[in-house]
Amino acid sequence: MFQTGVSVAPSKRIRRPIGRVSEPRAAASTRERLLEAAGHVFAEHGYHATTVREIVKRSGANIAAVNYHFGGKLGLYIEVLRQSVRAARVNAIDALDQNAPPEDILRAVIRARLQSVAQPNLPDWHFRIMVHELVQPTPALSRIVNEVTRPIYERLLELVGRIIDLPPKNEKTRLCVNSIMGQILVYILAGPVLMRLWPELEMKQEQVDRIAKHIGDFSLTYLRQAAVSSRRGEK
Amino acid sequence: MFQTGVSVAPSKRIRRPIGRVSEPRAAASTRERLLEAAGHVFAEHGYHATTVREIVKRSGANIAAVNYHFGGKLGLYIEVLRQSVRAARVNAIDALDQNAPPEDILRAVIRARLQSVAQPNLPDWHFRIMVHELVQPTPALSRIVNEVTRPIYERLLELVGRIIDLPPKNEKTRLCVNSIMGQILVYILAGPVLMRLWPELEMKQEQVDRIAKHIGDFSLTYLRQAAVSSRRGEK
DNA sequence: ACCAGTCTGAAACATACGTTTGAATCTTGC
DNA sequence: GCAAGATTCAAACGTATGTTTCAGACTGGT
Repeated sequence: MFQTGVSVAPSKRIRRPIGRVSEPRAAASTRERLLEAAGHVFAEHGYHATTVREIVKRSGANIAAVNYHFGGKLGLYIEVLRQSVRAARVNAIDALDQNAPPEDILRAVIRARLQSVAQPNLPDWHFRIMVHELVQPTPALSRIVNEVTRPIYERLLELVGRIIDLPPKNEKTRLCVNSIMGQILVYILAGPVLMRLWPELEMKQEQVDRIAKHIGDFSLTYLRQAAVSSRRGEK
Repeated sequence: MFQTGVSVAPSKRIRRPIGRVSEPRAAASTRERLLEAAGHVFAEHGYHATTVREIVKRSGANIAAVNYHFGGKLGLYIEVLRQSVRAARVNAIDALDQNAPPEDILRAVIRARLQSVAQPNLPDWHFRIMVHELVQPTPALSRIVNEVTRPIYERLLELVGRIIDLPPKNEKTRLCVNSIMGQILVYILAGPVLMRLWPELEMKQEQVDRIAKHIGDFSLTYLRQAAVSSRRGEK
């Protein structure tokens, strides 16, 4: 019997099963290898620049496998997202100590995001993918924004709002969050160019830590001053 | 007689003329319309996502014209770059008052870059194109980095170095420049996503000015403090 | 008026991509 | 052990893209 997977491309009739609610037995080897390879490639090149042939070559699977297991390139992409979002959510919850000072949390968030540049771990794929989505949106944009970007963004809004003593949706709060995110994004996006402009830059652990510290210092200098201003009742 | 244009793809034999040193007569209409249309499309979608059919449709030219005049898509791309770089250089030189206080110059640079988001003028194409190049490098990457990115980057290094009283190539100076550029890039790159996260955001002139002011404030708050530190002889 | 040389046009070409096909192979329950 | 279903495989398909072709239109000099 065919698996009753979650439909990914409802408008298109698909003869074969797609998606899988839970592994029925032990044999999910090809499927998992595809997800693993696809995560790497999608995170590195983005959706459009990635070819399914590259993914199947990397995973050692046959090219028809992606269609069989996921209904197509887009289905595989969405499944990669789903999985990495889930993985990221679990260790985002217990990693951040909500009782820590807001400034420490912010520094931790910055460092965590930068980490995903140096060592692209599985749970960090979704962030790199989201960043690619910024530049070239895919049909999955709405899903990604709502499931990946928005939670991060609103957590940052709330966090920064707490630091500068303003509501999360205040324009100044938003501008500050954009400034912080921008500083991180440039390292994730601008790899090839930044290397040429700054040849000594190597994303070793030690340097990543220095960059994270800089972004924290750079941002908090303004945020602290903004906190003083808004507590004085200005603007 | 065929024009003796600058060779763009030396490895490939091209039967027809490419490039053009100077317009021989008045009739450069198709060529110029192609450049105009290509500039818009490349700046908006980047090199890879742009199709030559979209360019020729927009310019009203025939699809063979791009190959005839520029030797191919890549040749057209490079020519767009050359032209916009030249245009940008002339009005960058006389626009910036070198005797103004460094802080004012920095604010002017930030505003100028942000402007190119709201109203993509011809001389600003190269900046948007460079930004796309960050994410998905093309064969023209080296040329672009050297001719477009590096001048901007090193001007910023020198400028920021002057503000914080450190050498341009100091690591701290570079980190600050990256922070400033990142804050700008996020608005240029993240259009579709940012709109969803912040629906009220509309890149009207007035809002662009507010954003530019924010980035200036945000950055200068740190830079001023860093200036004090380094004049004290710290790190 | 002619003609070499320049430019334009519609159509075809070659390639790379995502996708589909149908047979072959492997797994599993009985 | 076997049959039915699940999975894999090589090959082909349809489409979109950049490129090329070549015939024709245009242009300026004589």
